Amino acid sequence: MSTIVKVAERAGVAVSTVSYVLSGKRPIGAETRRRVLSAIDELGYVPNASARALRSTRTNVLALQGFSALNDESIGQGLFIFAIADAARSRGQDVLLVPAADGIAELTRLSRSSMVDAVMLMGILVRDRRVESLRRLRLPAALLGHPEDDPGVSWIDLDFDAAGRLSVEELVGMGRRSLAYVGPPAEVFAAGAGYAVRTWRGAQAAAAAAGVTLQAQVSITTSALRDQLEQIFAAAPRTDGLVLHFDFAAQQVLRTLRLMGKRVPDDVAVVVVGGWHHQQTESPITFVGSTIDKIAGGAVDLAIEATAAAPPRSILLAPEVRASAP
Amino acid sequence: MSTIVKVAERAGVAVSTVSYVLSGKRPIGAETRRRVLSAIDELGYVPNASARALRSTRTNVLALQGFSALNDESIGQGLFIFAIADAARSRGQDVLLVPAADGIAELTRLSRSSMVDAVMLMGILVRDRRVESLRRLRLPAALLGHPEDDPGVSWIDLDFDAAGRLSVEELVGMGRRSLAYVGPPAEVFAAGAGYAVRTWRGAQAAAAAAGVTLQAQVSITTSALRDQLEQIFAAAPRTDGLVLHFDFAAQQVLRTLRLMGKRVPDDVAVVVVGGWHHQQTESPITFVGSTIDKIAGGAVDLAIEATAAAPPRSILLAPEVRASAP
DNA sequence: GCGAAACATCGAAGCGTTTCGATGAGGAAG
DNA sequence: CTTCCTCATCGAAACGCTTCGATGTTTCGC
Repeated sequence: MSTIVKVAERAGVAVSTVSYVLSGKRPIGAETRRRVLSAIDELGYVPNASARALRSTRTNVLALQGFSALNDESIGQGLFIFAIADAARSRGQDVLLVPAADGIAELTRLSRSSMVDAVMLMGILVRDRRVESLRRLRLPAALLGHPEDDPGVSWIDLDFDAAGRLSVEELVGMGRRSLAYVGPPAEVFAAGAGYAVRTWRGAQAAAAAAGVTLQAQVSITTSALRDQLEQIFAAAPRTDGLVLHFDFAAQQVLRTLRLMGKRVPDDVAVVVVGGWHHQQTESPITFVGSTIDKIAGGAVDLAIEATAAAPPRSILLAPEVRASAP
Repeated sequence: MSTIVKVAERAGVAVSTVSYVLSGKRPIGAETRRRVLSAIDELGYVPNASARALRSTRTNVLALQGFSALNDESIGQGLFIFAIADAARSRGQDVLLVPAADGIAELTRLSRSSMVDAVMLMGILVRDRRVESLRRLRLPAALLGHPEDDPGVSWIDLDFDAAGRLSVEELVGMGRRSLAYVGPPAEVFAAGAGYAVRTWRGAQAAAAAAGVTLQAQVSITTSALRDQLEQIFAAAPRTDGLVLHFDFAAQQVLRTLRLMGKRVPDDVAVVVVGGWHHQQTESPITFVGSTIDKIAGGAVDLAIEATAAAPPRSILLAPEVRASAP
């Protein structure tokens, strides 16, 4: 491994000069810069991250804690994790992965030992004990999602309440009056995941306001999807609109509905609400929410801010509507 | 942040004594140890990871590169990533996440800057350019999966060839003579992913040896699963055995088969081959392969070994059979 | 009761950076 | 032709730890 000393020797300059060439914090003569850069190049020099972090008290690493592996959820999680890793890289940060099972203890260790500059938490619950600890321990942090009370920590979240409302309003706008709601697995509701609770709440409110029927929410279970959909139509045969939380189930629902002889969107219109991954090109489904990339980018920005001891800030993303193909 | 100096002062000992208490590399008197430990406790001291890494040239961090986000694959990937993170933690290592899109360049940066001690790569192709670079650059590494030629780098992999054979043999053992194969998405084959190619090869070989029919492999596409299964039975109505690569599709396939009026395993026996996640308790399906945790643990062990400049070593896991519930 | 070995602890060097104050060379101003 | 700046570069300290050799103190064998 070559060090800054070797680079300096080779370029015939002082060590500090090399450092300034790299950081640009002081003016350097053109010829000197050239010599230093080519020495760096010839030696394949890469600055030692530990030395740098030790001296500058910044590691440019962010910790990311996943949510506890509720089975069906790890699916969507993978998409988020990579979106966050990409967003971090594009901002010069690296991401250290922390399993959720470790709670706040691991995050504390990482922060206190200066392995990471800040931490990011996914899958925030309406009442989340981790958040309180986070503030008490004064860990620089950003949340993906937000608890009910002001967390005293930066967070970013899709406005799921609005998204829930909007999804119903979309269906109503299409002339649908008899709606049903398919939400995340029951455990997710039971745990109190914000996105689940708020979306359902929003949908209910909008249905009441518009005076349309909204059948009680059914928790999705991939393996029993068909039964669940049957059940919905058994309870209300005239159901002509379906709100579906989470896009990864969208294709399955679509297929199952077709198997049941329902045309989408003619017989039943489907609105998917939440964070979506890819640009859905041709689809009979309407999406209400935001892209995963936007949420991920915001989260990383907040985490970086927190690093600089900035006051907590929150971002509530207004849901967008991506209409179904005609 | 408290440092080792503060701890030493508080305990009334030399800095080096504190260090030795922590590392246990030299004998320390009982009373001294007690004082040091309580000073550490009172101050909430956590050693600075950068300083430690700088001095000892070990970071206890491993890089993990995911595979390029072939859509359907990110699903299984999440499970693997967390399994690896857990395995790493239980061995005192942390995991830095690297998106696959960055190729080998990011891994090189991380290794050369001493941010990580070793790198782990997932989703190795039969001919994988990354592997060659890895060896040329002499990066300590472990692969999850293995290329065709000796990579000159440690790797761990399920013996997918054997697993493919075994899955057919299981079906044959159940008296099935007309088999079909459902494999990973076509892109995965096209890219040359080892697990896809080898499993199919093994299954073919076993079918030939046993003299049973094995219908050409169908690449799974979650959104068109029903069509694909229909197609299989259209081509060979007597099909009575199905080999399915990947467990995350298992429930869907099961459900779809039932929708089609097939009883499992009476009409059609299903064998799932690959790495599985949870202990499948009551299931009409037979699993052939290995648990994700075993693969993850082995990979981390190999990466740690590589850290110590150990000669490359490979682990080919013999597939296990978890028979279907009677 | 003396020398040697074992034990417990200390002090200081060094890991590879960043950053601050100092220094020398030119150039502008008087 | 001095004096004062500015600009480019240098030298050294410091970040927090680990580790090696040195030092003082017991303990043991004979």
